[in-house]
Parts: sequence; C-alpha cells; structure tokens
Amino acid sequence: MVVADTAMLSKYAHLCEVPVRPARWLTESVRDHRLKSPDLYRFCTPSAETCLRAPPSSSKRRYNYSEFRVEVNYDLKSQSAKRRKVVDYSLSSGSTASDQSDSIVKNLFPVLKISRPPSTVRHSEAVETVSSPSARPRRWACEIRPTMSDTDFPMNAKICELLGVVQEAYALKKDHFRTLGYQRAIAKIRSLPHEVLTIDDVRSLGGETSIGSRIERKITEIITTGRLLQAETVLNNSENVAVKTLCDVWGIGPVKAMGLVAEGITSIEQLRAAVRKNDSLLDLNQKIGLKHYEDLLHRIPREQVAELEYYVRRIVKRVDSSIDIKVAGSYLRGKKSCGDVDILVYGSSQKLKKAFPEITKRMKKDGVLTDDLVHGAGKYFGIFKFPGRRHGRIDLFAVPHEQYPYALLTYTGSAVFNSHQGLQKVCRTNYSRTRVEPPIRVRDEKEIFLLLDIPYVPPSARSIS
DNA sequence: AGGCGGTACTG
DNA sequence: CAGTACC
DNA sequence: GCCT
Repeated sequence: MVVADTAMLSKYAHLCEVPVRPARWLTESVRDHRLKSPDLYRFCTPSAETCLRAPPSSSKRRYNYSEFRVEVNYDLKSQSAKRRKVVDYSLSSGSTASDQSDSIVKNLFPVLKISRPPSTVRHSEAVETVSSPSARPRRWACEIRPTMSDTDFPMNAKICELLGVVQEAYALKKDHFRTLGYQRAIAKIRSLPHEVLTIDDVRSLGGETSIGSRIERKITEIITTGRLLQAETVLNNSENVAVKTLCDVWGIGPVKAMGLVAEGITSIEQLRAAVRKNDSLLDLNQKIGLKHYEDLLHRIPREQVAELEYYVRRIVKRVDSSIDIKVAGSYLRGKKSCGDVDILVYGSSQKLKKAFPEITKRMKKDGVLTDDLVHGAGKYFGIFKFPGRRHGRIDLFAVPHEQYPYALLTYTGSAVFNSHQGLQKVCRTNYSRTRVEPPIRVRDEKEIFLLLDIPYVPPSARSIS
C-alpha cells in the first residue's frame, strides 16, 4: 500500500503494485498515535480501485499500535492469492537491541539475510540483502522509476547536464524554488524510458511532468542547436565559478561566498591570503573548513569508516556499556566511499545526557577529533583524523532508543529517498530532540515501512539521486 | 496567488 | 535574526 | 522553475 495525496495518485497509481491509501490516513494515525483502520481511508477513483486491498475478512481486526498487531504483506508481487501473515508480538523482551531486531527481521522477512558486522565482511555483503528478488515487488513505492545511466540516452544526458548548469546557478543565487523546479525537471528527464529527440517526446507524456513552457523551450533549444545559451552564460561568468569554488569550503554558503567575491577573493589561495591579513574575515567554523579544504574534498574509503566505527564503539563501550553506535549514511547504504561519517549513538536518554559529551571528550583527548564544528546536546559535527590518514568529517547524533528507528531511517538517507512517500514526515514527527510526546513505538526501520505500509527497501537500494 | 521540508546550531 | 548544514 |  502507498500513502498518497490526490496528485500522487493520479501520477503513480498505475505504477503501484500495492494498494494506495490517502495521506490523511497517515496524518491522523500519527496524530492519534495509533493506526487507523485503512478501510475508512480509501480512494474511490476507478484507476485506484484495482490497487485497493480487499477489506480484512475479520471485521474485528484492530490497528492499535500499542498492541502492535498488523498485517504484513511480504509477498506483494505474488500473482496467486495474496499471502498474508499476521504478526503479533509483545513489546517486552530482555534481549539486546540488535538481537531483537534480528529475530523480528527473520520473523517478518523469512527471505532476508542478516549481515554480519560490516568490518568483518566484504563490501558487497556489508548491507542487508534480499536473497530472492522475486520475493519482493520489483518496483518499490520509493523508487518510482529507475534512473537511466548517462550512456543510455546521450540527448537526455545532454539536456540534464545543461539544465543542471542553470539549476546550479539558481542555487548559488539562493533562488530555492527555481532550483527545485529545475531539479524536478531534470529528475523527470533522467527517469524517462526513452530518448528525447523531438519536443513531442516530452509533450506526449501528458499530465504532470514537472516540465512547463519555460523549460520546454530550453529543451527545444538543446535539441535543435545542441547548446543552451543560458548555460554558456553561466559557465563563462567567472564570478559564478568563483562563488561555486568558495562554497566548497565547509561553512561557506552562497551569501558568504558572494560577499568574498565582491571583495575580490575568487580562489581558495586568495582566501587563505586574505584570512592571514584579516583574521575576522571568516568565522570559526569557516576557518576550520578552510584549514582542511583539500582533505575534505576527498571521500573516505569504506575500510577507513569501518576502522572509525571500531574505534568509536570501543570508546562508547568504555564510557557506558549500555550505549551502542550505528554507522548510518552512505556507509550503511554500502557505498565504497563516503563523503562523511554519520554515527548514531543510541541508548536511554538519561544515560546519553552524561555519556554523549564524555564520548566526544575522550575522542578529542585521543587526538582523533581534531576540530569541533557544532556541538549541541543531541548532535556533534566535527573533524576526525587517524594517524597517516586524511582529515574527514564526522557527525555524531545522540539518539534515545525509542526514537532510534526513525533516526536510523533519517540518517541512512539518501535525502532524495527520504523525501518520498511520507518517510520524511513520519521521521520528523517521531525523531526530534525537542519532541515532548512519546513517539509511535517501533522497534526497527521495517516497522516504519509497515506503519506507512510501504514495501521495505533495504539501505543499499536507497541511494537514489 | 501561493506552495514547494523541518530542524538545529552559530554568531 | 540570517546563514549554514544535516538527511 | 512547476503545479494546483
């Protein structure tokens, strides 16, 4: 099943191999901290009719999350009568968090392999994988269509490249929404199953395409002339190029960069010279970003992230053995290299209060954390370094265990993946340091997918851009 | 005409 | 408060 | 920028 608004429905319902449910269902379930009966929230449009799940045979079935009894549709692709399984388990258990999650996973997803710790296995095995592809839907709700590789359709790639130049220029001007418009149009082109060689290839899509008259005109220009004047103007604008370069320094954004360019600073070297003369040109974080500019341009090899994980866990366990860590982000998604390292530090909020500052303190004493960028009560952003290695960016998040699955989902990303299907919304509502009400209780990420009734997507499949 | 993500930290 | 960053 |  898919949580959808009306626009979503008209766009994607025909692609869904699972039932569709209105967003109102999610909103009210979240608000009231219990799952509303889906039968009260059905779309009645003909196109969605075939997607709707048949009403439960037992009219007494309740969707109360406190007793956590939900239906699991774990073989959505099966053409035969839908196989269903009712899962019913109590929320009390003496086992550890990872034991719990493993056994739950095995119960819910018999075909799922549970990985050993990433540091002890080869990269390709380091993420949870589904052993039998036929045991889950081919097309996930969060992955509406596969993205074509650039070589598939040269013209599409060209269009995306040139529109991307314009989009970046708007991003630097902080024209947030025009940027968004271009991003969506580019995503659309990239997802097309055919090459755009005439403008009719775009027009024939019909419906909501994210491509309006303006972008359509630009696409026409690219198709007919092979060029886009506006993009060339941007690329030839040295001021633009300089702003972009300066924005690569952590802590410098478009506004600061434009200010620097206005002062005649157009390169990293010039910026360093300028800071030597005027110490207050940059704030503390920007100076740190500049100091490690070259190192931070490099991605961190997966093996080194695993080393860091080992080290941080050792520190954490010494501070408080009831606390554990989880490396999320692109590492958890199985990438061979990571732009930074995201680490969730999770345990009881009481213990975290004392332990979290202590953990970063010890890492600093060891010389592993070399610079602090942000340290709040619930998050730490900084720079780490191991002997003989480059500096790298590290983020630590203190997560109370009842919010852990939401935080894990959030920080595993990708950002684009999270932006689909209400994932962002449900995580936001339930993972927040300032949150007062208790979150909807879930034990692991899979239960969040259940909550949304979206087929589970393993981390390795969430790297959509 | 108005929406397009929400939150947390720095200075 | 604006700016920047996080996914 | 696009969409409702």
